Amino acid sequence: MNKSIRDSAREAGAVVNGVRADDARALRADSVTQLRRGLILDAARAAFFELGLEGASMRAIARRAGYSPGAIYGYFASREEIYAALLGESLLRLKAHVDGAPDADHAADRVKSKASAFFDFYRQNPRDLDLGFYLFQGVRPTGLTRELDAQLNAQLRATLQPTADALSAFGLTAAACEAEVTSLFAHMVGLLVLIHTGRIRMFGQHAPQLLARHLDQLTERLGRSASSAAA
Amino acid sequence: MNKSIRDSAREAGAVVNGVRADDARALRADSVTQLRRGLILDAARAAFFELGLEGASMRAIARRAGYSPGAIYGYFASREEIYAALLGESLLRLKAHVDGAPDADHAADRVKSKASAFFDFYRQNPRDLDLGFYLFQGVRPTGLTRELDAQLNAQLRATLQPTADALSAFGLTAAACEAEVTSLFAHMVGLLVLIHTGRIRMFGQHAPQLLARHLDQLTERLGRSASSAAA
Amino acid sequence: MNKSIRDSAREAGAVVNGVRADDARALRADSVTQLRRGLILDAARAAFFELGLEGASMRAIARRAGYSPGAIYGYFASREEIYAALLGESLLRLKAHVDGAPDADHAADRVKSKASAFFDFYRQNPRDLDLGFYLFQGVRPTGLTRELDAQLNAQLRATLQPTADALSAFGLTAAACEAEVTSLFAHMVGLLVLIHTGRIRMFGQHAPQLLARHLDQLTERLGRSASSAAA
Amino acid sequence: MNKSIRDSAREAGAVVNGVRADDARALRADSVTQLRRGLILDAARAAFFELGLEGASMRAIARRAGYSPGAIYGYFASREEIYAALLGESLLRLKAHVDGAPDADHAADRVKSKASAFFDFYRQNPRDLDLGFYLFQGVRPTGLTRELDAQLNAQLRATLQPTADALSAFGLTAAACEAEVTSLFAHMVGLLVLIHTGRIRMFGQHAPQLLARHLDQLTERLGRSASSAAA
DNA sequence: CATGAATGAGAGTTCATTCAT
DNA sequence: GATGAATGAACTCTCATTCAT
Repeated sequence: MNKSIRDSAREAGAVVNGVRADDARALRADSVTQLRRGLILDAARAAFFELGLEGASMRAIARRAGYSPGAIYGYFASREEIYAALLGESLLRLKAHVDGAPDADHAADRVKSKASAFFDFYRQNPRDLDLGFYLFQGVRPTGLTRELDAQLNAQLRATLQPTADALSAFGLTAAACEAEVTSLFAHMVGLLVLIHTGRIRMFGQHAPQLLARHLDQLTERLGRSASSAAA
Repeated sequence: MNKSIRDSAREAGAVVNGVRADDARALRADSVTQLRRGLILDAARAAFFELGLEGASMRAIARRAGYSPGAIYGYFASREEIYAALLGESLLRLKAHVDGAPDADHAADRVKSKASAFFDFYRQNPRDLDLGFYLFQGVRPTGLTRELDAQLNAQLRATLQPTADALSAFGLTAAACEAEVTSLFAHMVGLLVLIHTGRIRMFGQHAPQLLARHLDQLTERLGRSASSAAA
Repeated sequence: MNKSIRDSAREAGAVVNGVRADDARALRADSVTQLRRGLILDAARAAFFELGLEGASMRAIARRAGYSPGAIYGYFASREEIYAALLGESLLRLKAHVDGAPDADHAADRVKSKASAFFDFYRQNPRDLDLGFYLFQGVRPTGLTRELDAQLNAQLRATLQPTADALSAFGLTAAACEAEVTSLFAHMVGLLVLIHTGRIRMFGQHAPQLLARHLDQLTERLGRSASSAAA
Repeated sequence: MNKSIRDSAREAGAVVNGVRADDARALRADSVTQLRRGLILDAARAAFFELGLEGASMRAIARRAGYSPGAIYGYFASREEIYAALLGESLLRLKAHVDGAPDADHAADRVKSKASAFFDFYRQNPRDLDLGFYLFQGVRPTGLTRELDAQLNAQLRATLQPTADALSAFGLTAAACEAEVTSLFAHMVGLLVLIHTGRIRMFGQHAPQLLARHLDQLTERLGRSASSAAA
């Protein structure tokens, strides 16, 4: 995949023989390209963190990456594509974080573990939250391509799956489970927004505590429902 | 039409009548200025509703106000300041909307009434939500003055007071009450974000239903706590 | 018409009284604006003559006009619009030139007079020919708006009307007359292209002489047809 | 596919057989280079047909040729030079087309046959017309070298020779013949411009018909002159 | 007070051409 | 010879803000 974005329609080179020097070179070039894409993404992240989404222009990104503005287009077709890549990668890290949260035996503990992991990721990485909001920000008519949007949505949904699975252990129907996970997701998003905007201070509250309380109440309620259903 | 509005505004300042000529002039000048600020804000709101936050340029606002671009700066120091004023006015309308919600007898109904009013205002006026997010959005290099920020915060808090009052009727301590209102506020914000960004569709859920459910659970829980405390 | 291109939606100022200072100011401002438009067009023409159509960038035009690039957009909405204005004005001069050609008594002389006037205008003003070709150059998908194109077409056609009128004096049907004027137009265009590109030298010919010969043959033929039709 | 073409082209140079090794190598290198130039020209023509003159970037040409952008510069010094080569080749095809037109017995028919062949080539291959105009177009800052220009002129003139020969059969002097062929050439160029730019529609005329009429009149007139000269 | 022309910086993007590998 | 990453200048166009009038 060392093909530049612009010249990607080229055919693969002819196979020669033996250890295939061509392949080796292609692989090396490939990895170099990937490395540079990574460096540009790092620069983009840095620019975005320093300057905000609006301020992080292609020029700013290029400068930070040590490139001329035009050079970036060899790696990413547009500014949007850079942000999509950044977000995709962010969601990957989020997923890893959630997957890494302990898989407690009891359903209640598992819900708390997984939901808190989701929450904590964004609480501890506020820039990733910015990134996550990028796609949402305002009414965005000219956004990403439809497929890319769908893919990012799917990635986001996947990070909530462990929580959904834990919830379903309470014996919920699929529909009820979806309602609960949506509601919980909304709750966490709201808390994150309050943290992010500093508005939580306005209430003199501590967000993690509020989430913990919310999760307690949620699991308690579900526990009650489950036992009454069993009766 | 715009011109005639401006002209009649000017006429309004023509009435002369008072104790000290200086004060009268100052007052008159003040009120005329306030009136014109108001007209500009109307224009800004219209522009912003039509064109969105990015699209509502100073030119667009000035055109709608019947002013030249430069004239605006006699009333507002910057684009940012206009938006802050708009937000203040938006919060005023929000407050009116919440205050207008029926004051049910039962605490549970009152919580539902007031909280739903808050929620519905933003659900039905997504542009006001945009406005609300605008100043909080991400990393803001050039923000508002500290006082302005505090004032807007206070206004926001005031719109939640009726809900807080209703909650306190369940016999909560002040601290518990604050925690509940914060939690509820976060929940609503989260749902609004999901609506606003279209992400709620991703879960196939209906936001008002989710809120109703949340309010049911909340009031039920508080009711349970209240009766057990009474016992 | 002192309204800038961008803010042209403004209403007219309120009428006051007497000689109407507002109107006077508006008129003066108007004429200043027209003057500046003219200066920009001059600069555009100069840029275009020096650098060719591709090379005459907005920057180049602005520099020559003594403006910053952005300032031009207060007078013309786009690069295309500048060229359209340039072409429109060129066609106006062409029309004046053709209309000013003597109105000979005999049809043959009138054809020669009017057609030669058309031809000579472009022969002596090769830059105007460039301009005329601008709209035609290559396959231009993104060109002028449809209305503008139609208007310029009409202007062009109007410059050929005197020739068409003279031709019709030979007793031609409307259809025959249109065929003759088209054919003659094509002939002149062809000769102009040969002059313009220097290709006429390749044949060692003198274009005005060739046109004169062509007109002689044309009028002679039409004269023969007319007399044989009369017999 | 492009690759394999290139590879087989390389193989073609593998045959070694000759008197002096140096010469053989030089010749071989030469022919291989010519072959590759041809392949690049094919790609350039394809790009240009698909994308137009503006759209056919070096990247697009290189991609179609199976080369990297930089490699092209080993065969052509600039984009301009590619287009010059393309034009030369286009003129070759034009010549073949004209030469292939039937050699009628009567002079009048031969004129019509050869002239129509010229005209039809460009009518049916509008991109070749674009190419033809490209180098002549307006004020050209960076033009061709003098020799190249002369060579292309000669090629163009050669395509008109059959028509000139047919005209001379009417008993014209060399000078008269040259005047007639120039005039006819101009006429056809004019018609082609009108077709090409869609301006012919403005007159509601059909170009081939106009040309046929023009040729009828031309040959009739020459026939008349010839017979009167014979008398 | 109001005008509106003008600035100046900046946006995203394209591309012929170069040159180290 | 060929690569293709990179340059650097260019493109059109937008906009908040300033300032002479």
